[in-house]
Amino acid sequence: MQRPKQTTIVDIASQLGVSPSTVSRALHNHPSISEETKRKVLALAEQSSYQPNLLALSLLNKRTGIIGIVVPEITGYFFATVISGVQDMVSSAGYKLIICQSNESFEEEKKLLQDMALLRVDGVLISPTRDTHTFDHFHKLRAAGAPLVIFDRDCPQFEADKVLVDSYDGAYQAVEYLIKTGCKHIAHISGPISIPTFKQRLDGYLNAHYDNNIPIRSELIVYSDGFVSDDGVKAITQLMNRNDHLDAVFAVDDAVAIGAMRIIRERGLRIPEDISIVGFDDEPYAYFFNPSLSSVWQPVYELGMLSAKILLDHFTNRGAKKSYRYEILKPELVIRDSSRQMPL
Amino acid sequence: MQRPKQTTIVDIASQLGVSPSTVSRALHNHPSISEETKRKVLALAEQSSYQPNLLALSLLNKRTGIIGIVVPEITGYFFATVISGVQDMVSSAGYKLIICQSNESFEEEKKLLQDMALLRVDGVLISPTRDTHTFDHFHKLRAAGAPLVIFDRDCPQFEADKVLVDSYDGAYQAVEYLIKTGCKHIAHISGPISIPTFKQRLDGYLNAHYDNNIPIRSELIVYSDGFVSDDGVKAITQLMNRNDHLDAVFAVDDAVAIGAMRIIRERGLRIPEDISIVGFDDEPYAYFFNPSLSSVWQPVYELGMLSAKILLDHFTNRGAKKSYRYEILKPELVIRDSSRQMPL
DNA sequence: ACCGATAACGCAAAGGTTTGCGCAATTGTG
DNA sequence: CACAATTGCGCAAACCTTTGCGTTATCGGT
Repeated sequence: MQRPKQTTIVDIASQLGVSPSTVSRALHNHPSISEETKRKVLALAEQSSYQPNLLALSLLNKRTGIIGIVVPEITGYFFATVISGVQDMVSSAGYKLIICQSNESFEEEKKLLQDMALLRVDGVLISPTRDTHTFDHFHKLRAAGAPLVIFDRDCPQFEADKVLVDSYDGAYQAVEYLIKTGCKHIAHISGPISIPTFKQRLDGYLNAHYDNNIPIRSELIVYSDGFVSDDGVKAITQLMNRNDHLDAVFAVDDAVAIGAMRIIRERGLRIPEDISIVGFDDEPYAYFFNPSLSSVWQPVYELGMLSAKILLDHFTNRGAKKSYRYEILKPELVIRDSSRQMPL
Repeated sequence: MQRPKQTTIVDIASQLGVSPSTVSRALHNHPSISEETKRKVLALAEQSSYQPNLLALSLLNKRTGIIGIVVPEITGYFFATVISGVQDMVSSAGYKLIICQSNESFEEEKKLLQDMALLRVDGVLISPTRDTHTFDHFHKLRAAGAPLVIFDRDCPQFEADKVLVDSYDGAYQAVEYLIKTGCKHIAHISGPISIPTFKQRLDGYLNAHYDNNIPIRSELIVYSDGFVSDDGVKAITQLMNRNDHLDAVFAVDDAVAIGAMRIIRERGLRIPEDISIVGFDDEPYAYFFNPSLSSVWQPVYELGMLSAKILLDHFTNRGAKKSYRYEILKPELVIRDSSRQMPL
């Protein structure tokens, strides 16, 4: 039932007939310990494979060396890559990372943050769920002394360090490109706009139209409830059944885009001759599609690194009470074969 | 510098003029505490938003309620989905999950397991790196009292609970299918065979040939060092430059498969008329490819759930010293358009 | 030979919680 | 009214480590 007893600092002390504090100091080679004693302690520690108890240390120091990250989902290229960036950054600073997914459930998110507070993590990175519109749980975490940085999905009503990607700009670039290549009836398959990122992509789509004097036809915008390939299938089917003419699709992400592409092909239309397609995220498979998928690339790994860095800065510059940081990373349009080329 | 002080059980005690033990008992409504006192304690605890200190508890109980998982990489559908299954299982049992990636580095893996031991996690799930051939770090973890279950990648020389997928069978099914549909020159793009999973896929490929009396041409087997799309590109290029005739490719995974597909298309060959292709993993995008990619599906989420369940069983049945469990999950071949159809 | 300095080490507290045991007071019983 | 039983609560240990401060002993200097 009980775990096997680990040898502790006092075990060593009693076996050597010295006090625990001597052992502790010997292990950290404190100056005021004789070489003789130091040798004996080190030898016994090695031999009985002593490991310091991190729990006791955390209790003492009031810091655990753990930082937490909460993402809506871990499956999927985007968040997995962000995590990868975060992981690399925090582990190089000697921190451990604990990763949780909220599955887009607000209740889950609250519970997770609660757990993190109980665990006394030193700080947390979070990308909120689509249903996070109240922030008590964030405040509680802060009250517990854990700094908080929000990434990818903004919460305009909550002040904090934030690291975001300029989705508006990415969408704007993509749609403007479509316009410049002669598309006049550009559909948009949007994700749930309760997620700020997706709302921004929609806004980029809209403003690119305004600025280029292309009328917006609301019947060309479909608001999907999700953002996976099946949602793309449903949305494009709906669009095409209406029999409205369309010559381009800007999809909220690559998964949706490839869902749409499949249906378009099945209906015998050519990509990009009949319909141009642009996605978002630039997933690794985008290049290998047939035709290869134009998409908006985001500095995902860097997003993770930067978010982590900002969090870590809280620990080193405890004193500096600067205002919250607000970093916006720039995406880039990657043009491939699923969209018409620019005329010469 | 110091974290803001959390209200503790002794704060409450001193404010109420009772002892800490009384407060503790009141909070767990121990019978021998008067209703009166209980009320007062609960009220003050609520008001000052008391949270028990999990670190102190862990120190006391010698269990943290944390389980760890170590994967070679978190990016990518396979491990992300496994993690998802694990997460769901352990969190429903009240455990927290801490996820780490070894990046296929043995040194990293050792360090991570070391950290987990220090953190006193209650148990760990691990899928070893390609370079894990010695197992001291596993033994140490066990000595520290943390049970261990290995998933997806076998270590034949190390005894432990294991949950694997029968990659051999999946590969055998795939290759036999290719043979049955008339392919006679089936190439295999293998991954690094130091990873048992990939070795098994190779063996499946070989044995399917033997059993069907098809001679094996070693020049049709390419041993890639990695298993992402670019490796597929390199491998297929190498194969095709040799100018050997081939009419099918069995790729070690879907990423490699789509890399190969692209080059095959570029060279003007038709899929599947000229060359059939089958991948492995059945990634979400496989269905949406053009042509849609035949692949071997694995019960990935279930793999995660089962592994976690087996680990959790260690905590409930501490006494039962049964032998190690060895679970093999069955994959299924999913036939799509990238491979020829079965003749009627 | 004595004093002061310094080297080497021990004591105890702190960090937060649980729990067995013991003590006091209150209630009930004979 | 006295004694027993019960109720309500506090003490202190245990979990493990670090660290400020106090203690001892040794050595050199005068």
